[in-house]
Amino acid sequence: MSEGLVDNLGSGRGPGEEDMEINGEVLKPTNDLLIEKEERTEVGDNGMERTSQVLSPLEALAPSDSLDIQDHATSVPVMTGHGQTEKIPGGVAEEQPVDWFEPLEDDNYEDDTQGDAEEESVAGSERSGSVKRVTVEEGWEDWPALGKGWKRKAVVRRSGSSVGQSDVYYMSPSNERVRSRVELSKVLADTLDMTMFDYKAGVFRGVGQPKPLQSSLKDRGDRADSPDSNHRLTPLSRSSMGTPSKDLQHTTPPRPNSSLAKISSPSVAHDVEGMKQNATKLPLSPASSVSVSINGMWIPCGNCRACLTTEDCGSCANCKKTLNPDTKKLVRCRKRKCLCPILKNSTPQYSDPEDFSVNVDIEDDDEEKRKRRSCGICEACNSRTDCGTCDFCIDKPKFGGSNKKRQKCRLRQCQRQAMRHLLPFQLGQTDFGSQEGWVQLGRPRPHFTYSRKTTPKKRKTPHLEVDMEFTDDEDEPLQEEEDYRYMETVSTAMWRWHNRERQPIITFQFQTTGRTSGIDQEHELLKLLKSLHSSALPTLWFAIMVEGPTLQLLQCSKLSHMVDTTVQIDPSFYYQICVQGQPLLLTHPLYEAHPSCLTSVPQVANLLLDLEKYNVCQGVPTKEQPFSQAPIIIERASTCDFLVLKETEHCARCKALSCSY
DNA sequence: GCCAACGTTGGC
DNA sequence: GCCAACGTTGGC
Repeated sequence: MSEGLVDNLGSGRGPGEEDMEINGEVLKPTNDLLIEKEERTEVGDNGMERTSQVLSPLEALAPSDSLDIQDHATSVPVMTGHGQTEKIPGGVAEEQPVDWFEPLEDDNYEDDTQGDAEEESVAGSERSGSVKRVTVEEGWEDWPALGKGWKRKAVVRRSGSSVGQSDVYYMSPSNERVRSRVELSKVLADTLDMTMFDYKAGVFRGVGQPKPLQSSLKDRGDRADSPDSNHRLTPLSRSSMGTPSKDLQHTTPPRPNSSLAKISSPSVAHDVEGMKQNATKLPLSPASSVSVSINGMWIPCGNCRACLTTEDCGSCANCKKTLNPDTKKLVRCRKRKCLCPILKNSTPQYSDPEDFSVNVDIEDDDEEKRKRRSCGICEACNSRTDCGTCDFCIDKPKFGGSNKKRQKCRLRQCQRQAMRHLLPFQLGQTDFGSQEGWVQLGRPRPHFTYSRKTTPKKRKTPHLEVDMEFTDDEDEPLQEEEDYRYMETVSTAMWRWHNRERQPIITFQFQTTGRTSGIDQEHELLKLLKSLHSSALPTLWFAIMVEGPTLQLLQCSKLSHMVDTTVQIDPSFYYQICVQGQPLLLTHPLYEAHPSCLTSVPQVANLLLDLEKYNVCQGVPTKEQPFSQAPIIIERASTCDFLVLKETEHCARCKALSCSY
């Protein structure tokens, strides 16, 4: 704070003080001209201690759309309309006229801590000069600066390493959420020139329009926030205000009763960080607890018996939870949980309303958290390239998506740690094949999957399925769950295979459950693989070794009808034909026409040649409802042959099913 | 129980 | 400042 200003503070503008005239412009004593600022505590003439806020010159230039007084503390403008400081009487609050304190009508002044506790939502804690109209829900404010129907919300991060940081979101009239300037520019590209738009403050940095003082003052503040703000300050104003400080650069306009404004201040941000760091030093003192009172949180009152208890009981569930090394989350002893906590405007999304202790999740080991998400070892974790084709990629803005799913590319989901429904369909899509010739069982599957009517239980035993349906809808998770289960099995087998020196016995679990094979069988299987590689197989059929171990034959040509068909030979040389991931029924003529074991290249080649004579049964569409917009559902008979000779489209069973419609 | 939606936070 | 994406929530 400049010396000059400090000097000015003493002069004290008293009640009824005349309007200021600065460079011919009259400053009305309205809160529009007031700027929340540094707090001061002084002893008044009556001996009463009073808290006030004074404005620093630099801060007067700080971006502020509101330029409102905070609480009922007093602030005074000190800038002239041309950036010059002025000796201003009345720098200290002292029973100002009511019109200086317009917001006092809904006076919620308390001490600083209590004030925080009852402040309005952080969301929407900034505003333009227009009348604020906070929507009832979710803290969205109407934001006419962007046009009719636009809304804006500012949210302060409640936890994590970036606690206290604020994020600003906008919502278009069509409820399209915008998270960044880039997104906003895209949305408004055709309607507004966003080059001068201050995203964070939500205002256009317009120039050249004649404005009343308070507008020009406001604009000066706005400009101070812009990247080139410094050179816009007149030398006089800069010299009279001292060296520009970071205050000049803060991007969040203060506003009345704004916890955001408080959190944005270095001291309070420090408090928030300190709270996180010191959370283990429970109990929080009343002062410390309120210093981090962020909107929408349960906070301890600081005064009740529980709050005043300083030692953990050591025996309650929470104490035990804290002691449990597997439970990293720090929670307060139940006997020290506030008996009368203060609920702020809204409950934070992730807070536990039962847990008044900290309200900021304390993961004392972020590394642990990361490990839960990714092993960091698998190919998927180390992949940096999005496939651009999976549903999660397609959702991404960079691929033209609407950013609704916001998930990592499926091929980059950790093989071990990711949530099941996020896992890639198959191991091989993560390029496991690049290592030691290993690839996945099967191949990337077509997009249609089984409908919800097919329960996981049924799918476990596909041969026994009844009423199995086949659709082209997007029901991936069920299929993925099956894939996951299967993957767990093959992953284990794969590990054993890689460690076969120590784990000579491999149990192969698949359709031929129960059969075991020793190292000799595996060796024989590898010999067959080598033979197949050195032989001419039917066009574009290729043999690979996959987890199990299993020798898998697949058709590499997408033009072939057998593109979704594989032959899997286990170490005992029994084989299984799979179509789109589903095992062919053992009653299929193909099995009858070939030996039960494929032990030689000719046997394999013959089977593949035979396979090329087949098509995949197309299934039958369910009966369409007239004028229905619903997608057409393709069904298959429960005993569908899957593979039908090329001259036919449907197997007999599916054809019979179609006749029933 | 599943999953779309999205609030939120980490990282660059 | 912006994007990526984790993990919760609420609708179904």
